[in-house]
Amino acid sequence: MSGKGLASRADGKGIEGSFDPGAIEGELYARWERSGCFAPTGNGAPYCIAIPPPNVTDRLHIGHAFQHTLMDALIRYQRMNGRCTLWQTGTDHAQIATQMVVERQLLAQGTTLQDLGRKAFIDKVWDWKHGTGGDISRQIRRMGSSVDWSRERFTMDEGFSRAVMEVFIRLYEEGLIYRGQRLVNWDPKLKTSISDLEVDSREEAGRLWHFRYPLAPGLATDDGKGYLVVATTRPETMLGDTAVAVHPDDERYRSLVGKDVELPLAERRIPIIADDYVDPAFGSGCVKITPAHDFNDYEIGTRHGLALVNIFNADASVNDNAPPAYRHLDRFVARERIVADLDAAGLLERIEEHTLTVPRGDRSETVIEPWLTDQWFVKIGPLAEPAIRAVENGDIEFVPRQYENMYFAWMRDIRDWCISRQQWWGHRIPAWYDDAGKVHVGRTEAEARLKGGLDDAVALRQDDDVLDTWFSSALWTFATLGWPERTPELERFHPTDVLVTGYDIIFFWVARMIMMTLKFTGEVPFRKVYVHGMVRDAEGAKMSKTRGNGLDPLDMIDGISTEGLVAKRTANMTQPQMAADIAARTRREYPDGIPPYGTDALRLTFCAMASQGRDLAFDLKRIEGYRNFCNKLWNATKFVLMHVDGVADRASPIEESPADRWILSRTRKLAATAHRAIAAYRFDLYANAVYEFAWHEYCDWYLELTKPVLFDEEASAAQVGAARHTLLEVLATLLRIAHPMVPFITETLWRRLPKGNGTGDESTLMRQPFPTVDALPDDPEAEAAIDWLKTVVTGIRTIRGELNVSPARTMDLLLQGGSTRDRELLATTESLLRRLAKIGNLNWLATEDEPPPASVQVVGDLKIIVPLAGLIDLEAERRRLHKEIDKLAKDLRRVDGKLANDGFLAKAPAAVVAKERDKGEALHKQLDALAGQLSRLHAL
RNA sequence: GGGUGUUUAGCUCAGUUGGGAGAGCAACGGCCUUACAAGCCGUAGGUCGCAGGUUCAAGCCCUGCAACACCCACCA
Repeated sequence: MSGKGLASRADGKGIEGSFDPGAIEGELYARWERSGCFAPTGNGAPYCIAIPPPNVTDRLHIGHAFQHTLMDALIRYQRMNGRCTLWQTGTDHAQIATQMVVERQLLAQGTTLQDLGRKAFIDKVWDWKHGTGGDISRQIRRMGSSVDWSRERFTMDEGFSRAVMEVFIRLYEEGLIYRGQRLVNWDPKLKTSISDLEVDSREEAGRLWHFRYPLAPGLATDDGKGYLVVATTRPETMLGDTAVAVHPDDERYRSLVGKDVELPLAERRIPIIADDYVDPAFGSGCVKITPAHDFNDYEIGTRHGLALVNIFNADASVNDNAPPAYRHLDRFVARERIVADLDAAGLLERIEEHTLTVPRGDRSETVIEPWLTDQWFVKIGPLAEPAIRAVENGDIEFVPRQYENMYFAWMRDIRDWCISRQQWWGHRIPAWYDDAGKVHVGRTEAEARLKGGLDDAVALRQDDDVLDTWFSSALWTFATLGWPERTPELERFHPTDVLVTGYDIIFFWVARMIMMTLKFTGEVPFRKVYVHGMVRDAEGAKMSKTRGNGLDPLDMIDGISTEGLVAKRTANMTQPQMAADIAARTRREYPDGIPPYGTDALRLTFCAMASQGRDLAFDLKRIEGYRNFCNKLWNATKFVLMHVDGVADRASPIEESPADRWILSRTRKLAATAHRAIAAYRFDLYANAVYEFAWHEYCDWYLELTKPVLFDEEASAAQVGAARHTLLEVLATLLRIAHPMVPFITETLWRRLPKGNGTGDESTLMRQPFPTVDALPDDPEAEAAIDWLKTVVTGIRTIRGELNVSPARTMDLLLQGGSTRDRELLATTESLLRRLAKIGNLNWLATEDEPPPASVQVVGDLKIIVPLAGLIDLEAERRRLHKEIDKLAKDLRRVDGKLANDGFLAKAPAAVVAKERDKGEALHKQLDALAGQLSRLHAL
């Protein structure tokens, strides 16, 4: 190393105490934000990530914290690499979720949506949004996320709304948005349609009711019965039945096809039809058909021209199409009544327990009703095709790859997207109706009139519906950058580089972004999709309010008392009966609450756990280890600053030791690993490499290796200077490499270091260059020397450990055998060896000399001999040797087995064979040495 | 019913093109050694889910099976 890395300005302030995250984080973030260093700067190649916009209703949860850590690591890394970096942030208006939140608040205040009226309600929502609704943005700051706050967007801000309207109009004009009457998923609680994706199918225990439907007079089945048996899980829908279906090949019923049954209770006559859909083996082989309330039956109804009888109101109470006895009853009340009435009429054959999949709304959790309504749809086929191609041809890559299969499977079987919602909060559909019910679409009412040739005298009424929230989120990457305007930002940062997201919204969001972005910009929205797993609790269970197993990232950062945690977990429970259990478990699991670990420790934990493509079980125990790591960095820096004071003189000559050269070469390997890991989105490997290097190479070995020099009064100024320079240079390099994961502590420590060793903006580590591999020396010779030293020192320590010799006690050391190379290596490392292993006298024994009673370790050809006199317990040493010999003998048997195998010799590559031979020889030598030693001990 | 993933030390997970099974935490033993007890030194622990196959050689490739997890799907 030359002296060039280090500077003349050493502030030499030093640091005290230990790592205290609370004392550094808040102030530091504020300083970063004020200084504007989150905004894109410079002429580097652009690098852009669009944040998955959290809902305005969200509070920062562990999933956000995880995701934001990964994004921030990527952003900070690329910023340090000199890229012109934009992390585009913002929030989503979260149509249904937000309306529910504000509606609940109104209810608590004793008023309702209807009382307020549409306009006043929307004003209320905006008020809420400007108040507590934006908390999530403030919380994101606590994670250290370096987003560009000056460009924060909202999916209902003015510009974004313009983009949404523009997209709607253009799709409508192309015929890709249409309005029509269809059977849709209807949420009777929210009284709105929802898309297929918003329906969760869950297995639930239910029943299968078998009813008798009497045949029309004069008819009978083959076996003489006057009725057909139909089975249903939903008795109430029978009021809307318009047929009974059998399989066309079913001999039992062939003669009845085309005839009628009497629909009980409704007192209607409905036909018996034949359709392939029916499975003759299931139940009686007869199926009741309710086209207005079942998706399959709707299809069958269409095929057979059946009437649709809608029997439900919007809240799923029975309507006036049903017999008077059932009108206005809730669907589940009606069910009971109908079963009872059929039973009374002798038409209930039997009831079976039955597990069925029940469709529930993902927001309301209520049972979804297929219901016939007028809705707006996106004709999705033409949009899906190019989106499939973009992934097929590699324009977009998923990491890990397997998620592409999931994407393809869904996209190739995609169905039209119902985008209208019967709600108030959201983007209102830009369509107007005249008195005749004719629809006029335009960006504004005026445009709609103009296009429809309507003058002001014609009354128009705007469509009441709003758009699915995902319709606007689909435009996120380009609308946030200014589309439909061709802004410089759009030119520069689109397509974005990578989308970091969970697999749970691949269909909701990722797929739709790809479709919409290709359609409107002709570009992909992002080149890569990094799909991360979901954060679960330590046992692998989903974190949920109901389970009371959630962990708030802010509580891990700031700490929380046991009772604070209990209060949090049991507040506002939907199932209050769980509260006692949750409180008890929380007190058991967190008897001392959660200590404040700080943001860096949390971030490092997330990085280390970000394995590919699977969920992660978040165990709080992990974070403690990474907090300790931060403290380790703190203390290492404290040590360095104690010694670099006055290093500043660049002109002084320095003389690097093998240890100095070794750690620099190892630093080069670290940089290489970091670059490679980040490029592959292997945050776990990146975190592990930094941890391993900092703790086990830099601290455990290098710092210790500098002490013999720093504390040696006879060491030359050049030697001491080299150690100081290297300590500092490697620390500065390490801080830069670690910074994207642990920004707060690295920045804090870096500020204390003497400056002048970077090429970036000296005021912040954020703008220092990320170390390049080429700037660091590759020094295999030094690595070999220190590896040798480590092996010898470890051998001696093992002897100490096994024989319980105090580390404080100085021991003598004899060496025997060994190659010329061993003698060279000893010569270069002897002073280090003496110090690290606490060696007194050190002598070579001639090969033929008989060693004294001793404990022996063998390294290659070299015997490390620690004379036993007065040190040990012979029996313990014999046991140790036996164990060692057994282990080596086992290895040797395997090697010999290979070498005795002709197939191996003939077919394995020469290098592999040679390696085995060398291994065998080494094992033989070691075994001989240990066996000799053992026999000598027995002779004592 | 179709599909994907997982199965490696007590726990959480690495293991790159097939070539001597690894880390962290937990456990055990010893240390307040001049940055750090949130620390230091050392030790122990695994028939790599099961059964076959390919290969000189399998944690890794192929086939089958099992368990678990998730995604999709119209069995009343």
